[in-house]
Amino acid sequence: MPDRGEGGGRREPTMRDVAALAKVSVKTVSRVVNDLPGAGTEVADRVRAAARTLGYRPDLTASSLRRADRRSATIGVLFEDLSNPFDAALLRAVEDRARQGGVLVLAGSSEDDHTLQRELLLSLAARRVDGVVVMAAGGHQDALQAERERGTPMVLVDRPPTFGGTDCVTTTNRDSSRDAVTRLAALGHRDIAFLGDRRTLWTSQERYTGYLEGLARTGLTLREELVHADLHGADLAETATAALLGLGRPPTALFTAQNLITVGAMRVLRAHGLQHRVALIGFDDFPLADMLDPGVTVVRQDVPGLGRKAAELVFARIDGDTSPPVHAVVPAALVPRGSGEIAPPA
Amino acid sequence: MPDRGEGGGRREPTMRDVAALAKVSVKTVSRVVNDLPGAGTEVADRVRAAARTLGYRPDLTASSLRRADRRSATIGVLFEDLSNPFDAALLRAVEDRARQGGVLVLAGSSEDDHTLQRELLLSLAARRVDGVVVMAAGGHQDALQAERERGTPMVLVDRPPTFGGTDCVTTTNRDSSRDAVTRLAALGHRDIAFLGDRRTLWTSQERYTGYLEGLARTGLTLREELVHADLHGADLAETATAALLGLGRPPTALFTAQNLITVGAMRVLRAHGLQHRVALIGFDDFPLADMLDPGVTVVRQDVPGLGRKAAELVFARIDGDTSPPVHAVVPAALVPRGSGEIAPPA
DNA sequence: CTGAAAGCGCTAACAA
DNA sequence: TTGTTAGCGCTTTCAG
Repeated sequence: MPDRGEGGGRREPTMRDVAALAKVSVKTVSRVVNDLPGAGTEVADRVRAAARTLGYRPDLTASSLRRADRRSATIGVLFEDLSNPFDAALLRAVEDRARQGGVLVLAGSSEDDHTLQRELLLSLAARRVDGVVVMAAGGHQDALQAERERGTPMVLVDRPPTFGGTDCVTTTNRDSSRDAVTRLAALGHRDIAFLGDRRTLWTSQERYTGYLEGLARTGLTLREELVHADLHGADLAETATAALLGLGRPPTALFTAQNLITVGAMRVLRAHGLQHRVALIGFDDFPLADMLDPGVTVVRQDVPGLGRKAAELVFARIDGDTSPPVHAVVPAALVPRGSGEIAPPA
Repeated sequence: MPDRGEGGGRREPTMRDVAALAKVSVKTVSRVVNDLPGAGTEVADRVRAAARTLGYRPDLTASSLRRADRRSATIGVLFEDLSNPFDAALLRAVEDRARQGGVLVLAGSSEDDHTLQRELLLSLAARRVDGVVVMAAGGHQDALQAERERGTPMVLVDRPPTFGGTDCVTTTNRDSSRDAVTRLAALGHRDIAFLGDRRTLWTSQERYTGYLEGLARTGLTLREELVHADLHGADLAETATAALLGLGRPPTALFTAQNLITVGAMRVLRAHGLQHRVALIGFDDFPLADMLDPGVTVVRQDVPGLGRKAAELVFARIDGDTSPPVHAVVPAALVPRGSGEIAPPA
């Protein structure tokens, strides 16, 4: 690499350069490049040749600036943490759908933090994305609402909006939780603990409500000391599980309402040698859940389904769909693997 | 949402609108918005007020089009599969570093496919990204080389370029593999199998070479029938493992050179009830590897470290660093958890 | 300290 | 079928 190393002076060739070389007007080049009608077969070839020799590549940002629709062919995706398997799978599903339309994805992690989410949203807006798919941070959604009210096509995923006029896609949090608890009760469990994530998260609330419904349906009484909420991260989940096991009348079954919590609880059960004696059902599947001993029974969300649906909705809105906002619900399914099928001690 | 639903007619306010309202020139608005010197305190306040009342937001694409540096404050990331935990963690690390500079990330999955990788690269180029971080698809790298030679700042991660003049960041594939095999040999294993990913991948080749070095160092002879390559996906890994176990003289230890392969092999060992009798060391850590029985001994890459380094390099190049290209190597570490510490049968 | 004119690369709207 | 003029929203250059 002698001389022309680090991209020093070279300038990207423009339509003008191509036009000059092909001895036509810029507009003609534009026509050929976008294969629009009015393309003289002869001239078109000349233009294409010129473009090739110069290494011309269209500038989408410039074209989008001038075009009538002003589309950037780019959408924004704002999830909590792109390194979380759930978020990653969701991103992938959205990306796949986007690619079909030649759309690229600007991705960011909001860390479940308002301020950060707002800043990222502004960053996306500054780049004039055509729409956004968002996992709303817990608490208020002022920034999301403001953005939406400016007209930005928006789909919330995993958690619904607290404001109107916006599409969203969620799973059957409440019903699946209720079914899980009902299932444990049917095995004879009467002391079923609940371990949940931050209360500010809608999904946590729903899953807790489902837990209560499950108890109510099966005639069980709520024991407050069996409920632990605000367990963000595996560490807190472990502490809570240990506390539960230390009770005078410990639970014989656990319902863990998020995948990191499930893992934390499982870890503690194993440490106490109780993994085959205390039943466990978790919300959210996770890799290798089937390889543990016992296999971990979980409520599995249809993550690709969620992502696909969210993408479809946002692209429909971008394409001008003005039908009333929808709340799509993608069903989750219980996957029995052993841990949820443990009966209580006689 | 009565009337102003779907963002129907409203136009984003521009600098001109702000200028008109504040009764100043567009240039003055530009100065205030970018807080450049020459901002009259009085006038600045008027401008800011006008901007707020109109809900003005700068258009980065327009500004970047005109500005001298032509930066889009956006980089591209092209990995194999964004839903793979390794890729996801890498993306997150790059994203974190990018955010510090107000840079956003356009992310895509290349599926380890040349054509797709080339198309995505062109898509990124059309949006005039400032640089790219790429996990090169196996085989030739023509598209990457072409892009690089146009001057696009580029860093390859996980796999090095087959062409010159380009930075890259990889891990200690060969050395760590050699150490893993050496470790198994030290326990007394003489029949150590190798299960590897696609041969076209540089990492596969390196890890295989490390395996050979390990054998050579410890005076073991290579048994060809213990080597299985081109195992892409867990299914192929399972078939290969089953085949190995069916040999007249089966291996007493396995070295699995990629995380999906490790999981597949582990699955088959369990199915045969051999997980405590056949030793196993895998390359790449994976979630819950410590919770399996036995815990899975792995070579763990420093994924955040790889991502951080890659991001640092690409931003340095974007900022004009013209020092010679570097190949940064981030060390991996062996994490003993049990499966790699199983001795051969007496 | 402020502004007018020009133009980034491209496309819309109209001619020729 | 082709070209000309204007201008997307912003920054540059240069003049007040």
